[in-house]
Amino acid sequence: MFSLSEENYLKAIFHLETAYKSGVSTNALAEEMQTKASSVTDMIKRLSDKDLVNYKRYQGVKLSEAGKDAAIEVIRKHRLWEVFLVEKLGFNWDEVHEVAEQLEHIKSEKLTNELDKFLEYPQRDPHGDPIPDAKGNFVVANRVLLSELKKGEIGICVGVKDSSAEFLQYLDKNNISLGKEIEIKEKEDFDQSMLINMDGKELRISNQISANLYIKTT
Amino acid sequence: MFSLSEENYLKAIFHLETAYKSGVSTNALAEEMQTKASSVTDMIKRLSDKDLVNYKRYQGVKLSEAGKDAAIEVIRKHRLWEVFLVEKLGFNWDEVHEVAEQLEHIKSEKLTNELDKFLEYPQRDPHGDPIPDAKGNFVVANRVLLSELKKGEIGICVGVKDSSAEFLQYLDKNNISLGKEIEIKEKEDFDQSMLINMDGKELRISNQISANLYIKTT
DNA sequence: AAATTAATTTAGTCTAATCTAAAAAATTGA
DNA sequence: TCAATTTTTTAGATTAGACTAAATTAATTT
Repeated sequence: MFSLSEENYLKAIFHLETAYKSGVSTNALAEEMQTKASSVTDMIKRLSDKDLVNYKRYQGVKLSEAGKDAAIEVIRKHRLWEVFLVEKLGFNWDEVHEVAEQLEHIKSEKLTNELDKFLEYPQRDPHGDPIPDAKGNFVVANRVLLSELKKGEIGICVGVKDSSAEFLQYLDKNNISLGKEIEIKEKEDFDQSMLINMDGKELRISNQISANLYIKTT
Repeated sequence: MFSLSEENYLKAIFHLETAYKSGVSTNALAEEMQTKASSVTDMIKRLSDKDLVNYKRYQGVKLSEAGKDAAIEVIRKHRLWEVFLVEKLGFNWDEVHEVAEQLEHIKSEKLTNELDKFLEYPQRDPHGDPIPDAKGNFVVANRVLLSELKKGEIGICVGVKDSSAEFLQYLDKNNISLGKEIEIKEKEDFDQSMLINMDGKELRISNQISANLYIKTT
């Protein structure tokens, strides 16, 4: 069994590995964990002793198979609890993160699997991220950032990259939610801002917004 | 906010206070917490510094008002989660304790209150213990131990004193559950064992059993 | 290739929570 | 009452996880 802190490091490494394929640097991990590089070095040693990561001094870390399994299990729990909070308890999608950060560490295989069943085996969490199944398998997202699309293209909003309360509240305020169809009417060369059409209405959004919205092109 | 360990001590003191009205001794607390008396002394000092308990050397501890509020909040969460596990996820009453011990420490007032609403404000947990409401109020149990009853008396099973898996499994095996009517047909002077009638069938139970079953006399 | 800068690790300290062993206070009983 | 016993507290050590400051290694520039 792993400590709360170990689980959080494993999760962070898992998330960073998609961006840093060749290994996650100490500094990147310190930034992600909101801590100091020296603390990261300490923890990496602990994780390495437990064979959860592969580590050579000055080389960055990668998850071992055991480490990846553990990280995916935590992520599975996090996302299932988010679904529970929204679907069953009426939380808004901007309120679930902190609570799910706590619930993801509850240790009970039966609880996780019964919760999964109770929620009818959801495929995605409220932010559009895929939920691993009991074996750790999950669908790989077939999606692009809205900022990648060109004028004239059309797609459906399927997820958010930034799931901070601030960003989600901006989306709520502008009636942008998962499932909405978006058409790019114009795209500004200078600052990448876009004029989009959604629900028959036009809306201008900055690159900071479009670079955090995942789209599935139709 | 309190640490996991502090919350567990507060809960233990709360439970022991019903038995030790004049103050909970260091040894009793050490026994309940499965730890050493010296560890208890350390923690009592910490809790005392935070004004959660009243403590004088060699005198035992009592919860302050703040300490009592904190303990009741933890107990409220524990019991609500037990109801959730049984009612919504199909756990048996002998499987919920360890998981609820973890869930009771999740910090989110909104979560607790929405869970309470989702469960339709249950009054009692699966073991028959009362659930405090959001203000910390709960019904005081109007019940006696089955072992207190005399030959010829009749009552309804409303709770268990021991909620260990072993005891609950014994009850399951003998079809004893909350709500069942029990009549005392005979009571042995020598060992306090009883012959009871339940569901029209007779069953002989030892004092160890009857001293852990709460009954409401009709 | 040497010098500078940036990234990473080491060394040593700190805190919460625990432990063992020993000391001190309180209680009991002859 | 005072010696023996029990209970409680103190003293000192340990562990996980974090920190600061200093040292070391790697990377980048000139």
